[in-house]
Amino acid sequence: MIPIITRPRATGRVTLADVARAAGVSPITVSRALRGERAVDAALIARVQAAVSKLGYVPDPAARALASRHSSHVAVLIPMLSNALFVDLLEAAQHTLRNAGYQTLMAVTHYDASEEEHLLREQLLHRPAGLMVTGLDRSEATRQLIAQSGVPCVHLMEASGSSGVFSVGFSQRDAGAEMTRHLLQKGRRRIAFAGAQLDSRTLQRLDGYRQVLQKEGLHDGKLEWLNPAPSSVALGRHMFEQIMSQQPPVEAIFFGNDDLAQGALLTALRMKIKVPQKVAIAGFNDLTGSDQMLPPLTSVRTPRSEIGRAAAGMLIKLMKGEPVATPCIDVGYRLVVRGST
Amino acid sequence: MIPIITRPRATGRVTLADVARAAGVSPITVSRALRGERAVDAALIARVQAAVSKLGYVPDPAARALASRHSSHVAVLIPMLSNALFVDLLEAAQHTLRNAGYQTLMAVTHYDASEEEHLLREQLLHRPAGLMVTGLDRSEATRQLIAQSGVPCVHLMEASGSSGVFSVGFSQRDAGAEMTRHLLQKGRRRIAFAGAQLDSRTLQRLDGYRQVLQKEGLHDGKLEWLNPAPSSVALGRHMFEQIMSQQPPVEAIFFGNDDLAQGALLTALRMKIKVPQKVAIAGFNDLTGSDQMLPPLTSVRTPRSEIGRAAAGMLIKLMKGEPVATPCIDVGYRLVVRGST
DNA sequence: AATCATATGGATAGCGCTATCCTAAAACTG
DNA sequence: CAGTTTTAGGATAGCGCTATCCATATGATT
Repeated sequence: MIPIITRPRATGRVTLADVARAAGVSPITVSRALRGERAVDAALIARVQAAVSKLGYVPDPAARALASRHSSHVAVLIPMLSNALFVDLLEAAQHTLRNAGYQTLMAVTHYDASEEEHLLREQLLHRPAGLMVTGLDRSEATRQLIAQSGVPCVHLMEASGSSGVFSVGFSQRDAGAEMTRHLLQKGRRRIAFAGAQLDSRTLQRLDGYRQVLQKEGLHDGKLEWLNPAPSSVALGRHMFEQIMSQQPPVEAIFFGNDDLAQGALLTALRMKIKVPQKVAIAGFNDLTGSDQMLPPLTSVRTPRSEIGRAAAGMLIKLMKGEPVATPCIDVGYRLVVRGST
Repeated sequence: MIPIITRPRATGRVTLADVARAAGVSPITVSRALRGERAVDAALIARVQAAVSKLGYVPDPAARALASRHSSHVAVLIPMLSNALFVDLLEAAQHTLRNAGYQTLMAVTHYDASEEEHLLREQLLHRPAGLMVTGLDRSEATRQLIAQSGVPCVHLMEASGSSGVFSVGFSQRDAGAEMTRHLLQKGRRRIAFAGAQLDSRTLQRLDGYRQVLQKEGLHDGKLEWLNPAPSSVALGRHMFEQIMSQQPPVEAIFFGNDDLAQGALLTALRMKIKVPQKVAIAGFNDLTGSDQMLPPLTSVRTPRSEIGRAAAGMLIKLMKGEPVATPCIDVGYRLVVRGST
């Protein structure tokens, strides 16, 4: 049987072949014209474009993925959605990626290294075009998985000097140090650090805090309060109550995340402890509502939307095989001093 | 040329054909054995399973999608990630879907009907196996798009009686009415409603509020404060200041979302307005931190994780073509009375 | 003028899987 | 027990696109 020339597709979908027919060129030329993958005569491109819009053609992502062995998916691994920080990061990244034609596949690791590995394996089966992961600290197995997959990967939230690693973030250690210096400058000596979750970024902030206090001879391990539970307003209250019962009293508390500090501020109000007179309170990340607290919370504004955007931009370049100017973008941070210190 | 029998795949991937060869059956039998799509002899299934685990075979989602014309993706459209409500919803749904082998594609509509339509169009190109959308209120075009696509769809957050629509949620109107009744019961007469965003769920709560007050002859349009801006702590402060400057003074304020109410409580503290003595304050959704406020916030606990789970479960059944017992699941809500009322 | 490099279009052959139809054997009918 | 229905395996033919090789035309080079 000789096949009928213009057999309509069984699925009813407008295919690349339909466009090719309408434009009077071969399918591969349409493919190339649309992807800009190889030089195509300007006149042909115009004809193809015309046929595309006339027929309302849209490429099938599944067919593309199968033929090219790359999907248009970008897998984004973040630790947690309950921290607004990562929500902002994700939204900014997703927006940028979508404009470039990529789909975002979000996965939540719950700060668990083995869950991260598991999720990553799963995602790699979908042949993502790119990868975004949070932080630089991960299991060796996961690291190898990323390297072996050959999928371009950008690391979020930390700025890494090491070569071959693409990252967008800032120095958590420096930010921790700067906040500690701010508290010193305000005349505080007994400065506590209260961290939850104990992920690597919190520990780096702690490190910055330690370095500054050690240099001043003011460091004291008893002033470090670390709780592996997830950061929350309720935990902040609990930690604040604990810390305030300590003798001699602390003069300032640097919380590893704003929600902890918010919990502390509310508890101080409840306990009628004057902030910052009796104890100064500082947070980290400048989450929504921190400026509305009583007193408004001193914090470190972390440019998470900018990180998301910049990381997505970098990843897009990597996925397209374009050169990346700086593999490590440091977007910095900004100390926001308000009434609580 | 006679093709070589065991030609290794160019891509290095272990394919279904490899498994078929190892198990001594045809590829289609492997496909069927793995999907359970048709009766296959138990002995063959065992042989296939053995070959699968020996070779470490994993199906290629892109090839599956192309051949079956259905991806394993579920598109989830939510209005906003900055409201913790939707984050909880999303996480619960994603978890359930992942366990059933589906990938979640999240898209944020920003409460914009045309953006929702646009995103939906985009998602449908990816031939999702299922759809989850927030609420029942959408443009006619979007509604038709969903219907015509033939993709199973579950509606979140509202319980609908209308047939042919699958939904998991609760009656926003009843919840709004119940909170209003609670405030009445506390002896309040001049009860204000303060809503932001003005999405359909907020308006339904407002409707419940109106119905109750009208029945008591206490309804007054001047007591309704509606602001189309997104809900936030800062906006709550602003609205509270406005409302409190009104004469005669209101005796209670029912905020459409907890972050507004939190902003109001903080502002009351700042302005030294006693809550609930001078004015009672109530919220909605019982977001994290509301129980930590000063005084703790009275709110309506909405079982969003449960909604996410139940909706995902329902969608899984629909995608598999299994019958669904109840097309409309009402998970209810719970009034949580705390110190602020 | 012969040689080579570059640019641009097309033919061919899959990517890895499933829908669909077909066949043969087994399990029912009355 | 012949005739019908059901069950379970397989052959075939794509799904819609792109990688790869090939062919031709054009310009650059000696």
